[in-house]
Amino acid sequence: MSEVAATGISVLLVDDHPIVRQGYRRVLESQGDLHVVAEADNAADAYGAFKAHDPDVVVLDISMPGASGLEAIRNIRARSPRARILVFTMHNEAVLVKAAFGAGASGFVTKSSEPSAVVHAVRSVARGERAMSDDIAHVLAEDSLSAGSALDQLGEREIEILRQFAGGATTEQIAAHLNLSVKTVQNYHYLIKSKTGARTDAQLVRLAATCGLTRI
Amino acid sequence: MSEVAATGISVLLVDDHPIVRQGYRRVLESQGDLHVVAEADNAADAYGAFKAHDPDVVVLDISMPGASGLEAIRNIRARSPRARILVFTMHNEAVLVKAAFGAGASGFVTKSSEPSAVVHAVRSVARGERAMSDDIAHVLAEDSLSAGSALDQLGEREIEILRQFAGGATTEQIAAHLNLSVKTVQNYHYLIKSKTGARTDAQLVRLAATCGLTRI
DNA sequence: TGCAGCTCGGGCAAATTTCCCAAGCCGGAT
DNA sequence: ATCCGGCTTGGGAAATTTGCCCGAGCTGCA
Repeated sequence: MSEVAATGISVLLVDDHPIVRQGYRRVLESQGDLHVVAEADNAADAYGAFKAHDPDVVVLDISMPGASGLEAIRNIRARSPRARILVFTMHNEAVLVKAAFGAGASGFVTKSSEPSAVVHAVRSVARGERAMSDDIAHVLAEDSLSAGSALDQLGEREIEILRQFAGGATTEQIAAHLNLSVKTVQNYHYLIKSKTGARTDAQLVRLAATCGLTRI
Repeated sequence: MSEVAATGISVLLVDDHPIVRQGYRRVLESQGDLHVVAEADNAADAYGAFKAHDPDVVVLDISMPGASGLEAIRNIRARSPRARILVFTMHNEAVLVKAAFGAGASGFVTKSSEPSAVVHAVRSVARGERAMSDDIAHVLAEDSLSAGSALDQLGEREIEILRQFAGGATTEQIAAHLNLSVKTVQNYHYLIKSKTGARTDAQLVRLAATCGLTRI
């Protein structure tokens, strides 16, 4: 375990964008005590890389193609409950944050955070503490006071499908990405509209956008 | 006026995520000949930074809060037609690519690209060439086979229908509001998708939003 | 005069949406 | 242990929409 513990913190980077990984790596390694020991570009590879390198901290983006990042979190935590996972994504929707912590994440930092905040979060998580960026704390605080957004009624699969749909993906693409039948995706599509009260696809996209699920 | 032209290429980074900017900066500067002379985290600041530093290349993400990145492109190009702008985003929809080039971008690279491809694109754009990543070339090629253009090729009626549709109106509501048959509205709907190249209603909404036709 | 493009809608096969239903799974309550 | 409820996954079938064909009336313009 953590063979570099005496000299620093080992990190596994999981993000589907190569240049983004490259950037994180450079930012983290410039700190001196943080070492990126492995990278993965999808949820499926994440656990293999985790097992092979046993990093102190996993830094991962939950918006990836294929199995959702939430699944990757559960996957890793189920087999290695000691794993420390720091979610690092552009999304700041309360439902996603709660889902991530519920899945076993130790921290949640948005890409809007200052690099120093991210580095700080990595160290906090490595120490076994819970960490989140200021904007996430704010979102969670707001959320706990409010009656809840329309997206709160959605399960995580529904959230994932809505995200991809609002991002412009076709039903077939979503089905292929998530390994579901087209029929299932269609049913989710209908279910999401029912739950949120959206009458048209356009309203669904607007809802997803206003809730921060997707950016336009 | 590119005062560093003899020694390298000056770059202005525009992205709303600080750590992502930090990462890009490090990746680009590790090349030796690329120098990030300024950063901006929103479209509004982008032109100010451009004017102040007159970079050889602007690398910007078009998915930002507030004014759209497309607006920033038009803004910069309108006042400095010599500007070279490389769009760097996670989106790979043909409509967005065409809108970006239509707005005056010189290049379009997705975040799925290898870092080397991004660096190469920056150099190409600096030389005044057009650049795009392989996946973008692919979606454009696909798109050109099925015809399709940008938003400004739409007629007045089509624009009006698109606006109402993207605003969340149902087909019946649009028909009633414009005193048209449902069938006619459906035909316009199809026609708009054909002309813009949008494959999905969601893509249509995104297009309308990025072009300022509707606000979300 | 003629062509081109917008506007408006019909037609019809193919696809999707809209619901309803069921089965497996899991967590929590009894 | 058992039941209940919710999530996930899909089948089925009717209703609706889509995709793409078409024609007709209108304009502007060359």
